[in-house]
Order: sequence, then structure tokens, then C-alpha cells
Amino acid sequence: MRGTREFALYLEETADLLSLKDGNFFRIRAYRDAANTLMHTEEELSRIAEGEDGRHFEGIGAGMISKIREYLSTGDFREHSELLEKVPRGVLEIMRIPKLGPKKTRVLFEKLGITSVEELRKSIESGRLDSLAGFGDKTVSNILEGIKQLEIYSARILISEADEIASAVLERLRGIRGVKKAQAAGSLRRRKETEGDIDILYTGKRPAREIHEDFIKGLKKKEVISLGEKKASFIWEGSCQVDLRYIEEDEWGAALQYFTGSKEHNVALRKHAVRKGLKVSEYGVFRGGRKIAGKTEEEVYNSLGMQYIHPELRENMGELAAAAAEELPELVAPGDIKGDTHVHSLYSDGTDSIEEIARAAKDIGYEWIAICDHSVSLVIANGLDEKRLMEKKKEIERVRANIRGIDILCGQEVDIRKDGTLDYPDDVLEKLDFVIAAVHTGFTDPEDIITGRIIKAMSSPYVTAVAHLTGRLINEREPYAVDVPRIIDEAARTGTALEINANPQRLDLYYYYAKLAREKGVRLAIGTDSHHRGDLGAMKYGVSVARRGWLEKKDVINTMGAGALRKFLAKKRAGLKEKAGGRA
DNA sequence: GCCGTTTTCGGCCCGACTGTTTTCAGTCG
Repeated sequence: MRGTREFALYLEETADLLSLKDGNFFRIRAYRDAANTLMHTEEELSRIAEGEDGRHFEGIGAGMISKIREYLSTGDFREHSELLEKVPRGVLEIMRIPKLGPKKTRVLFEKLGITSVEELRKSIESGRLDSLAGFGDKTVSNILEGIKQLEIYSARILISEADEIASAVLERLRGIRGVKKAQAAGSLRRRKETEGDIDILYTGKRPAREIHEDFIKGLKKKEVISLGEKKASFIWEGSCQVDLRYIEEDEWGAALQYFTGSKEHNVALRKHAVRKGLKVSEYGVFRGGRKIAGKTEEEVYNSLGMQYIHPELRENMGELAAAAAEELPELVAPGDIKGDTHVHSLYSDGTDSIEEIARAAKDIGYEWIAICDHSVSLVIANGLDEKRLMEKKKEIERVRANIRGIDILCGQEVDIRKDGTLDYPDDVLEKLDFVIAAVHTGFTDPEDIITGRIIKAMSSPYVTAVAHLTGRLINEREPYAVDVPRIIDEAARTGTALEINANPQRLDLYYYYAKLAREKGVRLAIGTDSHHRGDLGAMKYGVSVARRGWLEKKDVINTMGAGALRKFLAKKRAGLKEKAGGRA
């Protein structure tokens, strides 16, 4: 799987290099399509190369198969290595500057020999671009601004930050005279984990340019990127690009569909439409010159002979075929959630007492909550030894008696030690209602070591779920090396749940692994990893990941009532003890 | 380079905004 991803990146790079060399447009796209397919599969690269010349993988044909084979035996393939000899990687970096594409980058490289962003900046300062055809004053100043943007805004923002920005922009927009309805589209509406920019659509009864001009009053001039009749782009409070788009009322559905994406979903949808003799654009669905749909999204999908597809599913991962066959899943929804599986209290590194947490959970409408503090090894987070753990258990019993209507589970987030053993002995684990096992050490160990630790932990009858499986912190820390598909298989075998960590900086398990887990019959546990009761609201981000992973209510243990949940917890213990010969 | 309900060749998704080349190319989504 690791090899698959690296190979996909090489394909992507080959496409970039070809575009600089003025390669055939469709050939370049074929490389990108193949890269995209491989980015979204869990299949081993060697398995793909074995298969019936890869026919069942979209965009992987005989040519790609032979490149895969070459890559598997040599670590690279000829087209890629030869192109890289001719074009330094620094040139690819230049192409990432906003408003610089392959054509202009190529001119800079071939006419002036510029091979890095830094060199480009110096060349502009020394006036080397002044006499270059196609590089007027405006273009040059845009490049300088683009270099700054590349540095400042290159990190994608978290979905939680994007939600805040979108709310603020929507509030401002709705306050402008003539604006009727307004809504966020784009990756934010698909609830993608991070956003590169934010798309806002609106309808209005005043010329859009006037509305745009009203909107940008108060923004700094350099924050305004473009200002057109239908679209305006700007940087919101120095952090993120926002695009506003004016939409005609009767084209709302088509526009919302189009600007929600994903790009891959839309391309596939349009191909599907073409096969049916129809044309889809952001203005509607057309047969010949006649518009047959466009007012609502439902209408758009229905006119193409398929069910409405929820935005979270629109990643071209099989949703079009499922919608055409009326086989889309009934996605789990925020209202289905009856409890949170991962909350820290004052006992370790949280800020609230168990009673405060329980009352907050009850206010949300939960039926139960699992208080999972850190275990003894995690000294830095005030991990609990056995004595304090028993105090915590007693306190939970006291609070349980005090607050009616919510079940409090005594849980722990138990460290998986370096050797794969758990941080408490079995007789202590047995006293807990809910155990999530987690890796907090050895992040740089190789894949087989970390995978082995987790698999060993899952074999314990007391481990309910594995927390934040890859350990990534978005924009801060890369995931550790772990063979997720193997762990999913093992989770299925042992009846262990896998956590979807709902903290917006983690969102780990990733949605495509959640989908794989569902396909293998593994249950998912959504935990907010809250350290303050105000963080319990992060549940919605976990639910979004679940929805993006095609999960239904029955796939998510948070939808169980307290009684059903306790039965589920007992089942794994009983099952694994039985397999161990009934001696445990 | 991929692909097939116009099928082994000849197509391959669609449109807006910007800047500059006064009729369009490049970039972006």
C-alpha cells in the first residue's frame, strides 16, 4: 500500500514534467487519472500488476501495468527518470506558485534557465523578466504575490477552522442588500478533512459585481485576488482563500452540484451524462439545446437516472454506480449518536470533573459516555496507576448514582507498550467497562514493528477499540508507519472496533479506511478525544468521516443505546476467552 | 495513455476570469 502511494506520486510527477515538455494533453491526463485511482485504493501494487492487465482499475491499462512492473523491480520507471534528468525538481516547485502554470513555467526555465522559486524571485528583483514576452507588469507582480502565498497559505486548513471562516463569510454576505440565499459548497460541503479554499454560492437580486464590491469593503487591496461579474476571490483575514459565486435562482441545483465536486466525481458524472446523450454543466442538465434539470441537486441526479448522492460520498469511489443501481447506503447522521467513546477527565490531562462531563453529555442528549483517561506509562499526561484508577472507578459509581438518565462507562486509553503488551495487567483491565488501546511511543519504528504491536494488543479480550490508528496530526506530524488493511483484517477477526478520532486535527482513521473497515464487517467507534467538555461538539467531524466512509447506523457503535453497547462489549470478551480455551 | 450500448480508431468534461497576443492563451476549479 505504501508502494502504491509512492508510485502514484511518481505518476503525478511524470504528468507535471510532461506538461512542462508540451506533452500530449490527453496522455498527461491519463497519468493523472491513473495516479488518482491508485491514491484511492488499498490494494497492494504487486497485486494490481498481477491482475488481468489491471482492467478492473479505472485508468490503469497495459502501459501503466508495465510501468508498475518496472517500478516494482527497479524503484522507478523510464519515462519518469528520463524526464527528471531534463527538468530539475525545483522547476516543478515553480509551477506550484498560484497563477503560474506549465506554459509560463516552461518559458522561465527554457528562456532564462530559472530552476527554483528563490532564483525566480531574484530574477524578478534584478529585472530579468522585464523584456520577456507574455510577462507584463501585472503578471510579474502576481508572481511575487503568488510566491508569498505559496509560503504563507500552503498548509491546508482544518475543517473546524474552515467551518468558522465559512460562517463568518456567510453572515457578512447575508447582511448585504440584495443577497437572497447563500451556502458553502466545495470540499467543505463534502466535509473533507482539510480545505485548500472555501467556495460560497449565493443568489441575489442586485448585479453581482455590486454585491462583490460591497462585500470587499474593509478588505485590504492585496487581499482581493479577483473581482468579476460572477465570481470574486479574496483572502479572508490572512488565512484562507474564499471564492464567492453568484448563481441564478433556477440554476442553483446544477451550480451547487458542480461547485461541490469533487472534481473526479464531476468528471465521472459528465462522462456518464455523455453516454446518455446529455450534457451537464454548472448551468443545468441539457439534452441538445433543451434544459431538462438544474433547479435542485435532486433533479440533477434524478435526470441522469440515479439517486441523490450525499456530498460526503462524492469522491468517485463507486457512488455513481451505486446511485444508478439505487444501492447507496443510508448514512449515519449526527442525530443517531448516543454517546462518545473517548473523553479525558481531570484524572489524567482533561480539564473537567467526571460529573461536569457527564452533565455536559446529558445536555447534548447522549445516553452514555466513556471516560477514557491515559494509562500509567504516559507520565507526561498524568497517566493513572492502579490505585488512582480504582479511585476513578469509585467516583464514577458515585456520579452515576447522582445523575439519572446517563450511563457513565469507566474506560481508559491504555498505552500499547513497545513489546505490544498493554499498560495494565488483565485483572485490572477486567474491571474496566471500555478499553481503547493506543500507540504513543516509537513513532519512528518500521511498519512491521508498529503493526505487530497493535495486532498483539487487539488479541486481548479486554481491548474494545484501537484509538487514532496512524497517529497523524494534520499539518504537524506525519502518520507513523502502520499497515492499516492488515489491522482491519485483524479487527474483523477479533471483534475489535476501530476508532474514528473526531478531533479535527486527527480525523484518524481516514475515511477510505473506514470504508474498507465497513466492507470487512468491522465496527467503528467515534471518539472526540475531548480534554474539555466544550470539545464534545467535535463529534460532528467524526460523523462526517463516517459518512465519507459510507458508514450506516449499524456500523457505528455510538448509535447503540447503553444496554446494547454493554452487550457488545461483553461479546468480544466472551468470544476471545472462549477461543483461548475458556481459561482466561 | 486509456477506452468501447456510435468499440480497436478517434475521441477524451466545461466554463469563468485575467492579462495582454486586439481576438485569445493561460490558469484555475
